[in-house]
Amino acid sequence: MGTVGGVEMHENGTRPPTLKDVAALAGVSIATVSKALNGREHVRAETRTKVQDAAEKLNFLPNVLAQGLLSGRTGTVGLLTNDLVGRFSIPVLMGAEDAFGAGSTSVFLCDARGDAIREQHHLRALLSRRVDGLIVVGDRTNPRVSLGKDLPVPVVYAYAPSMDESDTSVVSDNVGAGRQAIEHLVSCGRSRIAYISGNIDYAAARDRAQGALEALSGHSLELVGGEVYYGAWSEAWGRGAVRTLLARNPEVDAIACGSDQIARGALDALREAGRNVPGDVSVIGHDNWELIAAQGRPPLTTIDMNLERVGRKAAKLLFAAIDGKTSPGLHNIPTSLVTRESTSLTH
Amino acid sequence: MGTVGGVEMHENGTRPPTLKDVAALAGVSIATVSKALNGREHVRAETRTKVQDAAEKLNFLPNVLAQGLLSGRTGTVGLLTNDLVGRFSIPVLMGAEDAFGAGSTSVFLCDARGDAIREQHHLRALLSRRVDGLIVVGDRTNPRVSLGKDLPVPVVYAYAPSMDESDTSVVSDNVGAGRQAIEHLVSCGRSRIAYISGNIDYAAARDRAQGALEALSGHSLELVGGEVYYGAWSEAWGRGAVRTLLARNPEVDAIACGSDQIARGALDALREAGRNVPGDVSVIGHDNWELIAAQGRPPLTTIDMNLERVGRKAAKLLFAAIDGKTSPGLHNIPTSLVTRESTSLTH
DNA sequence: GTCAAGACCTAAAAGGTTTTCATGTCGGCT
DNA sequence: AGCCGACATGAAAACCTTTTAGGTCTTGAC
Repeated sequence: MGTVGGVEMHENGTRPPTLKDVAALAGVSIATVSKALNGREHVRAETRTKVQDAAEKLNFLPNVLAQGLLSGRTGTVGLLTNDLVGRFSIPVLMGAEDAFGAGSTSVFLCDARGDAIREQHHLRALLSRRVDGLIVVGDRTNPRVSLGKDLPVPVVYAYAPSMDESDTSVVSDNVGAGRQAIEHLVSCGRSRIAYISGNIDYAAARDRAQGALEALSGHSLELVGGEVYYGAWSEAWGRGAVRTLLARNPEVDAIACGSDQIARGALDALREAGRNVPGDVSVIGHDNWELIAAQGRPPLTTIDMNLERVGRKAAKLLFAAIDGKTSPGLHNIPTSLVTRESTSLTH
Repeated sequence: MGTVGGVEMHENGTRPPTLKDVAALAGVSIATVSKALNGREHVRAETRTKVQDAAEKLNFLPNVLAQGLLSGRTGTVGLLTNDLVGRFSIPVLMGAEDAFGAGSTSVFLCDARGDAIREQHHLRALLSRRVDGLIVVGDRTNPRVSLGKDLPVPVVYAYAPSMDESDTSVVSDNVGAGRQAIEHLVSCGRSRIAYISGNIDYAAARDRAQGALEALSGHSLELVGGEVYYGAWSEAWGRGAVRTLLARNPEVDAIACGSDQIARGALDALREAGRNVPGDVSVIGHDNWELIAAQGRPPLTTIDMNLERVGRKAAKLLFAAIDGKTSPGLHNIPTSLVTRESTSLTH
């Protein structure tokens, strides 16, 4: 480190050590170093030790680029997301990183921000870097347009499935989640159940509601209010919808909500209307957004989408595909009930 | 794609096209193809077109690994985070991706999850991949242990500064943020101001409180309640603290909170105590956590930490360092006031 | 018809690693 | 003593791109 005009220079002359440097220090050939460090046979134990010492002293790390050039595998995967700030792509990303992290795969992260042009740009960059495969994470559960069939590497779609059913997609089972919510409310002894959901443009809203309706009819029950209340993914909508609901259908004894945020609003409106939760009314949400659900008054029972599992599954499927074994189609990850105080067994 | 036992095989025999393939198709030498595609001179226009057509037809993309092997630059940067699910590393990461995205740099994402072993593991992996530089993102603003001086590439610490002051760090100006909050409350005509913060183990809590105290003494004011109320980063703590505060110091006319979550709890407790916000009491938070702040009742005035700017700045500093110009020390990013309804000019 | 000067193109080397094959050494056996 | 085989080591090719130096061909002028 030299200092130039108050600005420190980063040492640039020093290139990282190579096999050649290690070979020179150990007094053997390059080939021997390679074999010694990679645990190959036909190296005398004494020589191996000598080489390892030299490598250690030089802080040698093999150049994975050169390895990849030779082997055709880079040990690298592209993660193309569309909503990095969003709540949903992050856990998927975590799960994927998790599954890869164990091995020797590194992840390139790219955020297209919903812009098709940017997505193409990133796609080209990733292919130039010779990634072994791609995971595409959507920002909604709505099916998204496929990247196409003519890519030189396998692709797995996570959270948002591909519209092309012959692609490999991994998603949370939203229909099952809706069923699960209703089953839980019923098992708590509730029968006069209303459903408040979010923006109807979201497949997640429709799928969850569909599952709920299936479960209700399985118990020969009908929805209080006659239909699903679609609105927005906000607390304000949850509060407003509950006020309307209480005015029209005061007999309601349970409310299933399309998201934890909506449920949170519902909890507030119920409390302010003098209804006790879970005594008078049970409330259940969706997503298990820890921060919303756990801070509710009372804490909110909800359905966890197991997004990290989605990510892990996507990573595993991608690995398999890289090894030549693809499993096209839609892979559903089951959801989990997380019980907190907003529902309780009243039997 | 062939089908084997119900499992589709990914075409593996096909290696991506190389310069050689393009050269063969265009009927020229490899060198000519390289020059033609890279806009170098000494290529006839006609030849260039011929080559470009061939490259297009083969879907040729240059192998960046081979380029990097030659140039010593990989156009690759490592992003080592410690809290992927956390609220704070993501915007930093976004800003960095933003700054890089324009150029031709790709980002390797690694999450160490606060585990030093895992961090070392990822560090080795990144260095093996010959990244040109590293950004280290913390999960708290508390200073973190340095990666050390003997790395072959420059490092920039973001959000959490390095303990070693000769490292390059970029952080939000938390002290300034605390000042800014108080200045705003004062400019709203408030003078009986209380401060409720989070866990005192967090540097962010202490720094913000310090700034607040500085600003107060600048106006010859004292804190209502006599001291900063430290507690937890939760709504519940915000509610509890406000109840205590109202009991002991009913004259309070403004509450500054260490986070939006605490402020959210404060809002609820104030409303339930019959105090009007912002009529009787002004409330201000920290972080501009959109989802908490905007959904407050009323929506919450808060201080934005400009984390994306932190990320962008970190990326720019890293670029400069890669080019040999490092700027050691702590770089403070100013924060921004975001006014919503929970404070209002009462003059 | 010859020569010089350009213009265009190609051969070859470099970058770091792995792998194959050839070379070299040594002990043991006949 | 002479040979064989086992074993350790080294030289070189391959992966893909860029760059340098040199080679070929055209063109215009004499």
